[in-house]
Amino acid sequence: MSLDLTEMKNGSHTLPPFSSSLAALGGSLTLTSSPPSLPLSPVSFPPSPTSLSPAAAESARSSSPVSDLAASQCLGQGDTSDQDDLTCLSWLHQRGDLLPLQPLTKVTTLPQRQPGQLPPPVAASSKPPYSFSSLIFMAIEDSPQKRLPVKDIYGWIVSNFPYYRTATGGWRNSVRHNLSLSKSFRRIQRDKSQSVGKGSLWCVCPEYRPALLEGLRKTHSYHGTSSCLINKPALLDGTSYEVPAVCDTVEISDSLSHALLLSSSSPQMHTPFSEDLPCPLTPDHEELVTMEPHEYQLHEVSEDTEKDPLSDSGYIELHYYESDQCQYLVLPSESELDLETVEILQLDVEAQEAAGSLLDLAGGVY
DNA sequence: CGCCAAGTAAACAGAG
DNA sequence: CCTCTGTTTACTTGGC
Repeated sequence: MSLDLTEMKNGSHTLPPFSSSLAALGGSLTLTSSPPSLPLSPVSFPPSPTSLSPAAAESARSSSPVSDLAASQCLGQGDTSDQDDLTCLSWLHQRGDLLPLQPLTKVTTLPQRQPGQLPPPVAASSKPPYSFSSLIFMAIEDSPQKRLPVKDIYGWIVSNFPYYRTATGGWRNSVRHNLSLSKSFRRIQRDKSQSVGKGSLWCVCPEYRPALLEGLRKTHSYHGTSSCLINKPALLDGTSYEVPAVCDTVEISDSLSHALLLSSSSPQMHTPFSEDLPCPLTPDHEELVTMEPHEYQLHEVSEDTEKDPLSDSGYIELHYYESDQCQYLVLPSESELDLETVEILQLDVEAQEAAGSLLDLAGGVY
């Protein structure tokens, strides 16, 4: 069975398939074979390689979708000397293509676009939902030494949140203001012997780290749940979208018959399997759509999309597809997941990722 | 309506 | 002297 993804701007565009398995047993969710590097965010388009920090860009170039390093670091395997902290955020490096977690662009009225006009840049230029405290926290946690000068905090934010690339300089004032005012951050004198540049280093106060993590998680959850999956007003107006003629093909396994359209950056974009949908799809919204197997040409399943072996043992297999246009989360047909469950699955994964995948171990944070 | 957190702007001083 | 850094104050906004 194949899945045609539409409106790829060029035929060589590839949609890297990712697979994530979630253990949905006993009411709790635990990441299993999938490292936190898996881009399961419903709200982010990966920044372009040029927008990544050098470390993140290198990571994006070199790391496979399943990074053993990231998995071992954040899932408590292998060397844990530097990763045994409950708030391991080192995956930020490994998953440089995931952060920043941009907010969903919530569009209730669709912008008009002239034929041939490129879709406007969305998400990337929208303001991140994170507070400055969260941004600073992420920046510091993403540093090897867990301490950064303010200049590098600026740099991290700019590298990971394109919004701030073009924003006026006031946000830097806000960052400094936040560093000074917030009890969550502590100033450390640089080692004079090897001091380069001015200013101090800033680190996270350990006692405030749980609060920062919680703030991060709340922000993430809020912006996930706020995007209703169904019954959006925009869906009720009968709007439908043409099927673009230019398609790329994504091959998926026969067991997958549902796809969650996580987001779309193009106003004209819609899922390629929308023709027989009970309701029209709306770009920039999350939708659960049903794929009709008979609608699609059969293709040999590629190696990349092989079914996760764990899926035969009670795990829920999720496949993730993304392009610069849209993101899909493809669900197994036998999973009997409803929209709410899907959303919970996503949020749970995201929350765990945002908290270093280890909140479960922190003692009933959930 | 008040409180609080967060964001923004601005002024100022000190260091490099 | 300039820029950057750090602190402080004041004001606005939005959520609860």
